Amino acid sequence: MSQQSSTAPGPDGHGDRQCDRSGQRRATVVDVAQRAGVSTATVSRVMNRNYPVAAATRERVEAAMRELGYVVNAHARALAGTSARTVGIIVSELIDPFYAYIARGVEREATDGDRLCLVCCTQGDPQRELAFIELMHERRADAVVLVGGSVEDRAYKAELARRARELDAGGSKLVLCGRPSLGDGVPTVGVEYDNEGGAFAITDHLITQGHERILYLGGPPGLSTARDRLAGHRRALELRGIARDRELEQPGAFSRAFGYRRMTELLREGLEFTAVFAANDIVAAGAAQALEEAGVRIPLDMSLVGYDDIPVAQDLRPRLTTVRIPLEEMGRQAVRVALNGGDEDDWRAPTTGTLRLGTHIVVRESVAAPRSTLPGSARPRRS
Amino acid sequence: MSQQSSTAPGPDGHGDRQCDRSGQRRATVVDVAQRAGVSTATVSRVMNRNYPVAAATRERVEAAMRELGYVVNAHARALAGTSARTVGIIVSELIDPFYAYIARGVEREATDGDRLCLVCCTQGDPQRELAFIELMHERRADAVVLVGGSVEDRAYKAELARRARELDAGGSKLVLCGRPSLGDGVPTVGVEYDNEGGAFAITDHLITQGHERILYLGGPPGLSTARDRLAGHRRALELRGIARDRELEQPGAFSRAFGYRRMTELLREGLEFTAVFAANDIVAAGAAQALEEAGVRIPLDMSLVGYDDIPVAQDLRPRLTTVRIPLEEMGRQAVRVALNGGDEDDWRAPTTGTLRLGTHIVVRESVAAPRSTLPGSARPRRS
DNA sequence: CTGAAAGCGCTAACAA
DNA sequence: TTGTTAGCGCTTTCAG
Repeated sequence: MSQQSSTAPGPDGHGDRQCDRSGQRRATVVDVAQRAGVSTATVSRVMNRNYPVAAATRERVEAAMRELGYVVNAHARALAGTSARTVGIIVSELIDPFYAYIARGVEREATDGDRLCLVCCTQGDPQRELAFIELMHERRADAVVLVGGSVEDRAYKAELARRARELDAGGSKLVLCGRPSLGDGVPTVGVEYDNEGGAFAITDHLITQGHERILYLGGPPGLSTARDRLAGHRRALELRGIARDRELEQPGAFSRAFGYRRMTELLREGLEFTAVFAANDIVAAGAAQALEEAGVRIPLDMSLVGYDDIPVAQDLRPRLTTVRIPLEEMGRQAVRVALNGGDEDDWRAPTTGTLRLGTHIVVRESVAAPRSTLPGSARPRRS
Repeated sequence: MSQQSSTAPGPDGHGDRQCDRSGQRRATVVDVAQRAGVSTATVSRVMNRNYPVAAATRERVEAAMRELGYVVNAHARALAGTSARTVGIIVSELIDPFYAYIARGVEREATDGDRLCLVCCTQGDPQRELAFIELMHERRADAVVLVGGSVEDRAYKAELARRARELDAGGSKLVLCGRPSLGDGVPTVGVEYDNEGGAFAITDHLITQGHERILYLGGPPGLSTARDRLAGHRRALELRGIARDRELEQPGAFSRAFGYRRMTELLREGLEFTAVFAANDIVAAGAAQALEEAGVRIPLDMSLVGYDDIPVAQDLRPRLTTVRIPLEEMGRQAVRVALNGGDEDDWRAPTTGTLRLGTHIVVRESVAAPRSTLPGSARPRRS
């Protein structure tokens, strides 16, 4: 306990406001106004530069602000009516380049629009996601960007829809970035990329090189992102008249560990295939390691492709042929679309609009024609 | 132009508050209180669970909140006295794993403490950094974490000190995470890692393997981080009685491109050395590529080490021996230290405290004894 | 061009 | 256990 046990403002009532532990209460508009000999309205006006103020007055006010070390209170400002100038972004993991690039786009676009960015990581937990949306709503974020694939759960989607409506009612927008819409009735905006098309294109690329037995590896079956990639893969197979083989579809985590482990197992089991389509570059990196350790050479003995085109694709040897997604651009568009959706002039602008960006394959060195069409050619050397 | 040219709230004045574009004004405590037949104070109490409320009352209030789709206004709350429950983090680049891992630590610790995280990227521009600190101060962040090396500019440091004082006066803290203190007079807290020590250790490791001509590559001379690493390197050399060779110190950007380019040039010029200490793993990756293209084998013809131990260190072949920094832990400690620094019970707690975490080398496969002690052994094959 | 005053939505004494 | 009420710091009509 300190010597002065009372926590009240002091025996002198509330007249003296200079006394504080830091010796100096934070300056407010009132202080600035007093010091400059003007009203608070004028102080506000010089800060916001939205009304004419005499040059002399302005200078006095600015001097006062400087001398007092005045820093506006964004909360008071937000309360008083202006927007909070904040956009929220929710990702599952910041250190995953897929999310990091999108986050970068969001952050830059936000900054360019004079806004600050609230960032949350769900670590893949849908419940956290919901909670974070709520928290951002409390902060009156101008937009909340939800990034990446989502689980296909009805109850969860219903909750999401509720949050979307709440946000919308308050003038904010929920942005679905790289995930499917919640349905026509739900007021959200979306930015997608041609996920299915990219998968189609790269599988087709493999087929064109002569591959028929293509292993599809990784991608959580419950995740929308993974589902679409697999769909594109299947469509390409079908279109080229290649029968689907259940053994060649090996979904799993979007992780390096999964790619490594499953590939190792498959190689050991002797499953036959001449090419691998990893559901993303991370999985591809794991698969590449397994291949390397098994003595299978890429692309000589085995072709390998990934998805996303994150930096690791260029770090691998050989460099990975993969599908490029305009990650950063998606982030930028996410906030743009959310902030212009509520345009003043078109009163009845469609509240649910989805922007769709293209994907394309990036050909590097991890694909070649199959060594031979004879089965078994891709088998690892037995030690 | 729309049909209605007036932007005023409408002909009906401001009496009616139910009329809005979204058809429904946001619910407030007053609405909830009315609906539940209680006072706003009670509503506040059920939200904050910090005062006893009769179970029945509580239920009525909660029902009302649900029915109205009530979401507290964090700004009003912050204005009314409670903290904004926000911590800010400023990094130069989110997609750089070094920063991303620290950011992850900050985000997690913030979340664990029921706070949200404001994130800004300076892209290496000190002016932006200053501006962002200000913006976070306006938002009344409980702490502002500044991550990574800083430029050694006097005017800039003075500005930083001013901001630190302002923040401190308002009860917040500026946290220097992985960068040097601003001096004793300035109220900041810090979390560092043993940067110099790590560099010393890994250079010593190289020397122990028999290397004497070690190339130090990358690291902007003006950046504190780079300065300390070079210092550690020199100290190890000196301690082992190896004369410093100016040609072997090749500072530069912390980038893959620099590592690649400079290494290519050096190899072409025929500079003699048997090992490379890249100022960070990214530079090492670039150097590795240059080495590979020149036909120089790692570690047979040349040893290579990096710094940071980010994922790329494990993706390289051979895997990179490097210095591990407790990145995520630094982020966590940054917010912990900031939030406990202002403890109530020790009135005169040192306002400037620095926590120092250790580093250690991670030995992988990129180092071997030099092939021969004869000069020229590391030369690339001429094409 | 400037001032007075009414809130914005919430919390926290203080009183009951 | 609950209600009353006075702000928190800023913006914004509405009047000079």
